[in-house]
Amino acid sequence: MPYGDSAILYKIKKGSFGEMLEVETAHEIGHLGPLIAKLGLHGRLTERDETAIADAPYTLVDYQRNQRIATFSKVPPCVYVLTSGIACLSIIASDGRRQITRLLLPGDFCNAFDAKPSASMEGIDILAPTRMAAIPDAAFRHISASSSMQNTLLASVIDAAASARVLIASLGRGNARSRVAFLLCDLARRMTERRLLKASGDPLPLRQEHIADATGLTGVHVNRMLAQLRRERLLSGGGTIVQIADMPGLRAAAGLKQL
Amino acid sequence: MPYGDSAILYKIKKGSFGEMLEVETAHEIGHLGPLIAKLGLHGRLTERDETAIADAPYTLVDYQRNQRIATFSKVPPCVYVLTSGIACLSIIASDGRRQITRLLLPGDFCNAFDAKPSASMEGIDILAPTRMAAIPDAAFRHISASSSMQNTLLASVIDAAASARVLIASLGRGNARSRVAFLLCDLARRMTERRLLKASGDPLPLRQEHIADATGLTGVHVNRMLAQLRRERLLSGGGTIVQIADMPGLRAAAGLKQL
DNA sequence: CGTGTCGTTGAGGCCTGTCAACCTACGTGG
DNA sequence: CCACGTAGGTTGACAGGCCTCAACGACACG
Repeated sequence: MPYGDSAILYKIKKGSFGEMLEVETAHEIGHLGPLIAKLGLHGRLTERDETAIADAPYTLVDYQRNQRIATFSKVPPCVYVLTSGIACLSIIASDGRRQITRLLLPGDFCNAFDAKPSASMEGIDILAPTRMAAIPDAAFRHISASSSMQNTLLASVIDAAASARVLIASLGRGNARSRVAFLLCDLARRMTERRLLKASGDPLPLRQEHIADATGLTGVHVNRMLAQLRRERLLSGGGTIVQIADMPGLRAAAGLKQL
Repeated sequence: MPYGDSAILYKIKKGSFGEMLEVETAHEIGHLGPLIAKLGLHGRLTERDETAIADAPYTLVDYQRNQRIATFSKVPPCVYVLTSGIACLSIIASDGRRQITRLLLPGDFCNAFDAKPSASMEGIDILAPTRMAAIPDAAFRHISASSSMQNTLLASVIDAAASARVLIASLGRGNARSRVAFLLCDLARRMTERRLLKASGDPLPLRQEHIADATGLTGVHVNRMLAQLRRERLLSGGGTIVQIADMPGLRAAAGLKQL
């Protein structure tokens, strides 16, 4: 391992502790495409910016499902960017239940900008096998020095804050059906923007328990809401598979005028 | 009026339309202190930064209670900073009910960084008589050019996003009592940080209806929760007055481990 | 004194949580 | 091949928290 010790992490729920669940692989090429795709949504990157990202040094780190990451402690310090899989920021309430506050997709930062697990009470949960690129801080400072990158990063954080506030409205004013509909719409939109879904009907990478933790509902009730949305032909698929069958209808079910 | 037309706005709820509810006054000195206080929470401003803010040109605009502002259209374009009073960002759900997504306090931006009413489905509601300083964009660019200001502004937006996610956890996992407790704790903390409350027991500038719209509850149920929290000696005051009597107890009632 | 705003209280119903049981799919080991 | 365990999903019965509707009180203001 090129860089000191690895991330501090522990499995949530019952499961085998002790074994280190992250796997670090050698540097490879071409894993920062999702980051470029994401930043391109929030600002116009120059040719120089894109090549700087593409040429950045990084180390790949793999995480397994159900890990919870409290802090990243790689030496030298690194900026972690999710490159494949799916994770989330979550907060554990005093009754022990988890609230997912944001889904982290390929291209999202895991310990800067989008997320700062050590600074807040949030942790990062891995929802499916996930890979991150760890870019040394010094290299990242070089990437982000240009004014176009500065503006783009600021815009992406402003957008994240605005998205969080729309989610606040969904949780505060929506019933169970509209909360589930909103979550699925929002996830599909974000994944489509980044070319992570080929067609809008592709299955979404979420278990019912994840939907429950993101909407503030219970798994049992999420199951009933999914069954209802399937009866209404807004969703398709069965069992573990959640597919959007009628996006306009689902947006209407989400209950917020726009999105 | 020195600058073209005024803000596009309309009153929410039944009320007298037609009359222009904003009042513009001449430039005065010393109204940007709250902005310096807020930014100082997120980064270390240089002497130059602070004097640049203090010397910035601006026009004061007053707003009355219950106005809803959709867009700011002053010419030339301006950055609006709240200097006194209280406002909020809100989203109107499809059933017509309002969800307050963020309270705007003196020092907060109203059409940049903290809020971008024209870009999202959010609007700004004035909760109490409020005054804003409108700084011409060109002057603001001059203020925010330094790297210390850039870093501070970025940090303040990252903090706003993190705060929004904690609120998501409160709405998603909390019951009515803990949601109300969280809102009051959070508001008191923000106001205390900016020296807007002298003592922690000072009355908070919120009506029960505002608390209801911010917590996603109904006014009737907020009333019952406030009565309960008063019986528990966590709050004091009666009628319109909401005062925190036991901050540690209220934090515990909020139900999130930290904050 | 009329009007409007805001707060307070009571009765009843619905939505969602809780508990429990069962099912399917899948992998493992004998 | 089957027995077994686990994870995830499905369904039913019941309870409780919050909403809804309604009426009333307190207070400010013209």
